[in-house]
Amino acid sequence: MTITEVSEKLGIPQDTLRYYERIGLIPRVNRNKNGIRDYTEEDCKWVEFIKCMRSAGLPIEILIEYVALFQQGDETIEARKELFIEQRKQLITRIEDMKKTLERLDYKIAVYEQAIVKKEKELRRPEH
Amino acid sequence: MTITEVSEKLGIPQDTLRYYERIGLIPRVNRNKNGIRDYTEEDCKWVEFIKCMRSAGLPIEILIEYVALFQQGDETIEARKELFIEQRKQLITRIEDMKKTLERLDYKIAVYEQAIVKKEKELRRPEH
DNA sequence: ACTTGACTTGGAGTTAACTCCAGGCTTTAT
DNA sequence: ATAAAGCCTGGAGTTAACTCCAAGTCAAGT
Repeated sequence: MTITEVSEKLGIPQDTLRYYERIGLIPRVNRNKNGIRDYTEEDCKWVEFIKCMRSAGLPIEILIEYVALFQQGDETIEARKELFIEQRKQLITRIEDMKKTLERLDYKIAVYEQAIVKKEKELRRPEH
Repeated sequence: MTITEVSEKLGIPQDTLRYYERIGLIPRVNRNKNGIRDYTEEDCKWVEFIKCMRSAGLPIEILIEYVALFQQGDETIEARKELFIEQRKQLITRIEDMKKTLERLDYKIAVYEQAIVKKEKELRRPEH
């Protein structure tokens, strides 16, 4: 697969794909004889995985660390597990925070709704 | 309340409090005769509200817009409600994304756990 | 042979959201 | 009266995460 195809398939700009590879956020992609990237299915899965993790706010720094550990082989399985456990913990906290904010937004919206309804009632009874 | 007290109470740096005020993310705080900020209970509530919204990822730009609408009075109630509805929508999407990522992390952790258990078993039966 | 278009690299520029700092003004303690 | 502490302002600096760009290569079409 060419970079254009991967970019379109996953909705990630080409510059971002190159950037991710450059900083080690995904393993190095093979080039053809002309030095042009040729993404394997495996490469695509990496990109998609990183996209998912990034969308949930996992920092690039941590993900780079994960990729580095992965590339060191089986010796680092324990370390990778620990890394994910820590990130899961933080993710749960963030989700909880966001749920609280969501409730607060819901409440605000309800209050404004009330205010609007009240205003309309007053308009419909202009004698008071 | 002094800025130091608010900063400590809400765990927000003084520079950030001043920055928020400067850019209109919270309404202007009154000063005493020497030009020193004197936060009311109301001011604190604003700061705390903004802190909550920011922690859920609502962009500063949007929140500035909200504060501006708020300061224009009752005419903007409808607009403020719409603003919140839009932000709620986006927040729900983000939470859903994060939940998916969480599941994926859980799965990865489980897989690594399996791998570790398997490795340990092999160690305990070195004859095979 | 020449142009076009997709791709390459290394490096500079951008954006959001802070964070830090210099220079200056009061009040309070010594 | 002098030093220290706390606050002020405007503006510069920082960080994360891209995003853009210039200059160059190569293959395919005219």
